[in-house]
Amino acid sequence: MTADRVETGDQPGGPPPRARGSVMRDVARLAGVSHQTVSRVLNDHPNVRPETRDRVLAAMRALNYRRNSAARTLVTRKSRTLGLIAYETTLFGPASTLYGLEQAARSAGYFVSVASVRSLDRESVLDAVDRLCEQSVEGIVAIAPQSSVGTALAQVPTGLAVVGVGGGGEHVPTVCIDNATGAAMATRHLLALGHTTVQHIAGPPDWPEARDRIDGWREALHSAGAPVPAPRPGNWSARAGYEQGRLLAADPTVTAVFCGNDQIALGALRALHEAGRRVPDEVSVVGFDDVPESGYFLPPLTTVRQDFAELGRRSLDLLIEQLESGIRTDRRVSLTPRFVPRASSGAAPT
Amino acid sequence: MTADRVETGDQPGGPPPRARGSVMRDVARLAGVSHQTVSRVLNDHPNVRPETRDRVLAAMRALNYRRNSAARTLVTRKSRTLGLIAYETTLFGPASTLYGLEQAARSAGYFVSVASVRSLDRESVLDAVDRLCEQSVEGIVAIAPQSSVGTALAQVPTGLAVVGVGGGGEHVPTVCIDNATGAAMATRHLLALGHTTVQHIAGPPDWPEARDRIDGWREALHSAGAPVPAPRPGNWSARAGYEQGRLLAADPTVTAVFCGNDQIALGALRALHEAGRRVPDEVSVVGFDDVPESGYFLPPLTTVRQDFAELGRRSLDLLIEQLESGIRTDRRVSLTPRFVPRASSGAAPT
DNA sequence: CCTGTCATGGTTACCGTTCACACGCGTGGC
DNA sequence: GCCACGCGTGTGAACGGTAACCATGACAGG
Repeated sequence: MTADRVETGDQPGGPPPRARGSVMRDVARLAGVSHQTVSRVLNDHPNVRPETRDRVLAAMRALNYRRNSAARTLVTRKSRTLGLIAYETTLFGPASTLYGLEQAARSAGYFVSVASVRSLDRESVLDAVDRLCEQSVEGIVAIAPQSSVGTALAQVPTGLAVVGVGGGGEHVPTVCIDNATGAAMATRHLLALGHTTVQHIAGPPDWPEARDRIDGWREALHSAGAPVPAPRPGNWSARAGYEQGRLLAADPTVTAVFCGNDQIALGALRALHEAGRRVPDEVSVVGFDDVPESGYFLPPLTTVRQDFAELGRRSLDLLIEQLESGIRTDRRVSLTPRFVPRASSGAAPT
Repeated sequence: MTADRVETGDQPGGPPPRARGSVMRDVARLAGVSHQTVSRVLNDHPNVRPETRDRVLAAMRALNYRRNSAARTLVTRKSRTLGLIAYETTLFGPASTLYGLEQAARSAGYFVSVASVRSLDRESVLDAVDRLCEQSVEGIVAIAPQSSVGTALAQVPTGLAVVGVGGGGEHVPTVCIDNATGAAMATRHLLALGHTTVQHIAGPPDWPEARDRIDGWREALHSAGAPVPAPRPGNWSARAGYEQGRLLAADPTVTAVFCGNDQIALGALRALHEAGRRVPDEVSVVGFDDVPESGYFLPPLTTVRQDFAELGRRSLDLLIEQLESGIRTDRRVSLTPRFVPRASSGAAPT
């Protein structure tokens, strides 16, 4: 009955949309085999005669069969779906990571289901985890690298693989950029240009990334014997960079500023410009991230590049590693960022 | 057997992670009812005595039961999952739309599964559709507003709701920003400032958004009786803005530039700056999008704001409307953008 | 007292896969 | 000639829900 719904018309006017609702039995009937054989073909089992396989494949094509993943999930208890907890995905970094992850997941044969959270309190995160669990995801990647998330994630049902992206969790496998090293690169670059010290406008204090960058900056200053000013508190926005930048611009001893990210740097750049302090002649500015626009700031921004897409790919690797081994590691993968010199940093004024 | 896996320990050291694997039967057994009654409670059916309902709820809590959505999907043939075809999600616009959509979907009780595509050729889009179909999504939202996508989407299986976001498709319900109006706003603003005409650095020609903005710009010039120069071809990047900006900067008659988006404007700003043409004194620049950083460009960018999150929400509305009515509309929802004047535009030089 | 209706809850079939197992058949070793 | 074995294939039972249908008891109306 259902089988004759074939009619994948080659008639003009465009083929009709593929028919919903052909199932294994239909394919089996058309190919003259049992549903089990169809299943075998589908799952690349050995012990199917090539000729039979071809017949089945032809039938599948004719009926435009696609397998019902719900049924499959039900019996195998594997959904081939990954959950993604996303925070602030409108930012370039998280958005890119999401992209990298999805691409990687796709080629590994996984689907990705997202749950964005509006805030990172325990409540929201646990709620997101719940939603994902209900879809019986096999693993969860959290692009939400706040410390609080780490602890929330540790609570996730056993048998569920978890990976954090970014500075995050204590007891959760994590993949992150080596923020401290990146920050140190930027700082050393500025010191090498003759600046006696480097100011830092930091990201939000509850982001481990921000803290690690502070650490790297501080350490670089310290080991060069340079004075260590207090880091300026901020968040990831241009506005924060602007506000802190105004304060820094008013201080004539300031000649070098390392910013927690490129947006902050943009704000700082504007503040310096408004205060009449030329960049890089009077003040050098370095950012972090290397967003696509930073090469077009005024002046083009010296920064530290993170490979966000790679971050996504690696987090998938880590997840799959757990899925396959069945054990929850607490490995930490760290990616080294790359320093990108441009025009916003220069020799210290004499 | 399974029921005594309760032990959702209140013991110190943190409760053990919720137990996987309690199913309806377990709950039913514990509550002393049949699994059907549990189902009724779960689905808010009437005709369950309050006392029974409470017993069931208590049992569910005790066992930390969560229903298996695969089983549910299998029998109801409704997955409560939406598919999202995403393109260039690292850009601010698409990323924000994704966010808006996900939030809306969540509160409407839907899950969101994403399929990002690397390119928008028919092949890739159809492949993404396939992947989503396999997950038996109930509807698809395509944040991938190229013309080609529209036609590909029209091919989607019947019985599957589809919505395009952005300029896109012919025969597909669409929600978009009124790009022509936005472009006209920007253009009229510049004309009102006394500029004799307005140049336009456009987005990629295969994006309907870009075309609509060209149309709006052209129409505004035309109806004001201003000369209509050829639009400069570009893409959405700062680089394109920079390259076209250099050409424009070399032409002393150019006093006003309307850019296809804020990134382009950023590039143009830099090109003008390098050429020594002051903004806004000598040349006015207007962007489109109002990305969070544009208020911190040098100078702060006059632009046109799109409410991307609203775009996401509306596309969900449209999808749900189709899902509930069961008919595929080809309604087109158009959102009016908002003009945001800042410092990059000013009176024409005399 | 019989019947109809309503509230409540149980029975059972079914959704579309996969898995465990059985089956028939050719082949090779003894 | 018998048995074991591998190959290719079919059969039936899960998986965990929901929906349609049935059973029971209480209660009202005739």
